[in-house]
Amino acid sequence: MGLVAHTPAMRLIWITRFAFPSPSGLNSMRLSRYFMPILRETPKEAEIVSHRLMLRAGMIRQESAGIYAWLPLGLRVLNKINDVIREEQNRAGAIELLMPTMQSADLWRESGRYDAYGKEMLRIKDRHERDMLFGPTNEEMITEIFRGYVRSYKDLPLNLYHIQWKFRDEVRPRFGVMRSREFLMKDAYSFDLDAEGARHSYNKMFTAYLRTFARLGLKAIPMRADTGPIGGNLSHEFIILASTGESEVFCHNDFLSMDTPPANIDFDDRAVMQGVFDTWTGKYAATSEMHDAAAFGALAESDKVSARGIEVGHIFYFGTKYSDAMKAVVNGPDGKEVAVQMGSYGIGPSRLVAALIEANHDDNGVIWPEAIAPFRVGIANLKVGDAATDAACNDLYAKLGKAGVDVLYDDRDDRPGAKFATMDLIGLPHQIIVGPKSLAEGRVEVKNRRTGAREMLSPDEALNKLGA
RNA sequence: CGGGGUAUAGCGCAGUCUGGUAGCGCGGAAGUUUUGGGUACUUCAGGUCGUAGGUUCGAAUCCUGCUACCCCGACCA
Repeated sequence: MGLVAHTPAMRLIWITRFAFPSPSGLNSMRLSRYFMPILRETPKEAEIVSHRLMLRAGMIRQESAGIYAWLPLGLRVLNKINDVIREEQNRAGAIELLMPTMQSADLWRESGRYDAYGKEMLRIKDRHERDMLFGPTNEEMITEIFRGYVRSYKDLPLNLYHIQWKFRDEVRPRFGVMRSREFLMKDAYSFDLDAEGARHSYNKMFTAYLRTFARLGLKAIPMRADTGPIGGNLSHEFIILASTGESEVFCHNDFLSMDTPPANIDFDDRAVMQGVFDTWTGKYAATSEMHDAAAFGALAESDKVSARGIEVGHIFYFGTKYSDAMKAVVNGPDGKEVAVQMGSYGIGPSRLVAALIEANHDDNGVIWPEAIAPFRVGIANLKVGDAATDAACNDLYAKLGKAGVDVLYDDRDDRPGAKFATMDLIGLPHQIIVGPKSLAEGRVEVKNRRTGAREMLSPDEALNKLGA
């Protein structure tokens, strides 16, 4: 592709893009022009509520077992989750890059995991009969990148992450994107000179994870975990409590009321980070694999929480497991080569979409937390074609959009009941209901999806209330 | 990977036992009606019945192989 002259039109595109307040460039939409294939009936294969609602709301479409297309509404949520994750990763000092999905088998032969990983790894041959694979994780590749450039301890600490599709050929994918074969993962990898530094890196990610899940409106509890095929000796899973969770968890009641570390916490202060870690690991919390019935039994009855949970994040400190095998070494201050200390830190954004629905729904549909709603506001025009309601809705739509509020305007020529049902199903936090009767009295109805609270306001008051 | 099941219109299903050339509800299109919680009616469009082969005058239906998908269990972000 050759060079392209910068026309005035192109400049406008850039200005517009940077002018948008949302990092993903999301914006408003008219439902009549959108692609949101909602289903009135529940598809039979969907067993759990999040899967049912994602299919009904037109967020995903299954293409193969455990492989999903993300339709526009679902993609918006996924992108908003990614935005929150990015902000918190960046805040904690991690740096984003992007590695490919396809990897060479040779890399995995170096670490010894090509044979060890088993049938979950999708193995492919290219046209030259070279062994390739679709990455189930990226420890090998990031280590290869690291060793290609970093030679000195002065370049440490370093934490690199990406948000990329993974493939794990699960024996039995199920529950929609909760356990799919292809899934999106944010995976970060830390490199440090020594164990103390690595411990600090671990604590920083630990803190970033607490903040990330809290911002998504989730109460995530860190629990000591098995390290599995990643290896290592220190590992925590972040579990949110949900009745449809796949694993059984046990924890102290205090976790439900602990304060999330603030945004301005000093990530560079080792003592502060260790303090966060100590606070959040000081009480009993374990999944069933790591459960110590005696220790749990020693708690007061009122402190015991026994529930089901969904794993939404998993962090590992594994020392020199990969740096030894793959010779990722730096020169230390003493001039001697040492293998770097590593950790890896994963969050599954695609699973989080489902987990968020599990934690936020009612009989009528999804109830999105503000931070990740596909649109923050929905406008329902109850009588399309009526001059007054059309004008009022157009005005609300334009002004909210201008103020940077993501709006979905239901301008379809449809029954009011259908619009109410649609709005509730897709779960936008705020609904502005514009009907001819109340509009004749200068009022629109503003409904809060979560509380169900309804207010009759003037259009200006409604705009003001919703941040425009 | 063990066990069980399903495959017929975009979705949910009937028809298969007993072979005769495919039907219902929802959804879609056109229209009338209705207008604050999925309105009612009329008309229309849409299916080589998962796939390959076999039996038969004739196969969605009977037989054989294959594939895909789902569910239960053991494993995982």
